[in-house]
Amino acid sequence: MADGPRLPGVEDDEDEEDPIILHVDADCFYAACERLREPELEDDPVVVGMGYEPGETNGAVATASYEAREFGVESAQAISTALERLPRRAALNPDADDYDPELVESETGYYRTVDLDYYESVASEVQEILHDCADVVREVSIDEAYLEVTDRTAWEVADGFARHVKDRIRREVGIVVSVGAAPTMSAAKIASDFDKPDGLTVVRPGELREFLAPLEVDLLHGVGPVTARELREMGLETAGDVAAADPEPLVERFGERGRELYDRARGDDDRRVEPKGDPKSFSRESAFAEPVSEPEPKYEQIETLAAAVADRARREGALYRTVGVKAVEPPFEVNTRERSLPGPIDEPKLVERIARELFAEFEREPVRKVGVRVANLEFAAADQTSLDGWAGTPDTEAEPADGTDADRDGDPNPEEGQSSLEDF
DNA sequence: TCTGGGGTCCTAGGACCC
DNA sequence: TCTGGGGTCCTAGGACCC
Repeated sequence: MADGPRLPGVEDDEDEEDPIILHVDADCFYAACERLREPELEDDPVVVGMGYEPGETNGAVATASYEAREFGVESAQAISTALERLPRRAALNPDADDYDPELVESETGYYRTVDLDYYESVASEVQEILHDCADVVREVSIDEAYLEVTDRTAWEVADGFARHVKDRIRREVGIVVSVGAAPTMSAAKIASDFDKPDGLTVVRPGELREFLAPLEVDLLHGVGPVTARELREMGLETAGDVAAADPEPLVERFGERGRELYDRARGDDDRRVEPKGDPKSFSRESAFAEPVSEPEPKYEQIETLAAAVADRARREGALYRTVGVKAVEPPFEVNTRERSLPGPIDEPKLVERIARELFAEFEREPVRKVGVRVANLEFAAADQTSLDGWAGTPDTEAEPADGTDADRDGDPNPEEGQSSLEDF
């Protein structure tokens, strides 16, 4: 890479200063938020998830604190497994014969229900600090962001700068984050993960290859269980193996992703930090306690979800042109159906009707989960921040027909699925 | 690891157009 | 009437991420 002295007039070096990119990643963010408002939870195992209340049977762990992980609780784990490994403290009865306070103290944990609204309020405090510390910020998720800080610091003092970001977040919000600094986004991401929790890892341009080389392939972003297994079958265990391999077989096997994999393993990544654009889709889904074969409960869910999705789109000021449904059949077969409309709309009743129609195919099948989605979003017309003075957008020719409104869909006309589209 | 919820991106085949 | 080649859109599925 571009370390070492640099000759004047050498081409390709013009503006090719290695960028300094930070990846900031909160540690066990949901659990940390719960501790923020309940400091008593500080040193005890905390599991944040859904479905652990009596009577509920399915749900999953969203975040487990490090103390909870000691018991084998992991995120995405079935909540029933988590409860087996780490019983819920509040669920034990102090009057029971076998109640042993010391055992309860050492072998149980606190369970809390996901409260996204609260976590988002905490996240926005963190984001404010991040924007203060960087020229460009890309929020990847509620607890993760990339920062472009090339003009704010220098490689020699990058660790001090990263320390400063960490300290501010801890002091001003009370949240612990791990930070990775590197000349590429992909390496910064890996670096933030390198020394978790409370980590700080700086990978300087000249150290990129040697930093990546020993890492297992599945630590590369975009390599999941399937790709990792295939790579191992090809004899590629580490990023260094991939970096040294012939890229052709990788491209043949994985297409464009293969090329990307090869590049990332070698530390080649041209992407610059860019602010996140508008969302591409909104969806809601929900699982039944057990597979449902009768049509009615499923259609009821579909309608509820359709209403929720349409409401979300309206609140966000989005028009949608595609409506889709999802039906998951046991054991875990995911089916999706979607339909695109001639033009963008904002019509909850139509979402509901199309969702019902698309779902009809599964009405008598056993289904464990259903979902509704809208996509092909357009924000232009409803962009809150844009003032008048803009001419109408070019794609408004397909006005939602008024005829689609209200009572029209009151009739449960299962006969003719096509009719609804003719409203356009 | 017996499976929650909300997203993104890629691929591949078919329709359709020129 | 057997048939080239390029481009775009749509749909379904899959891998992956948090």
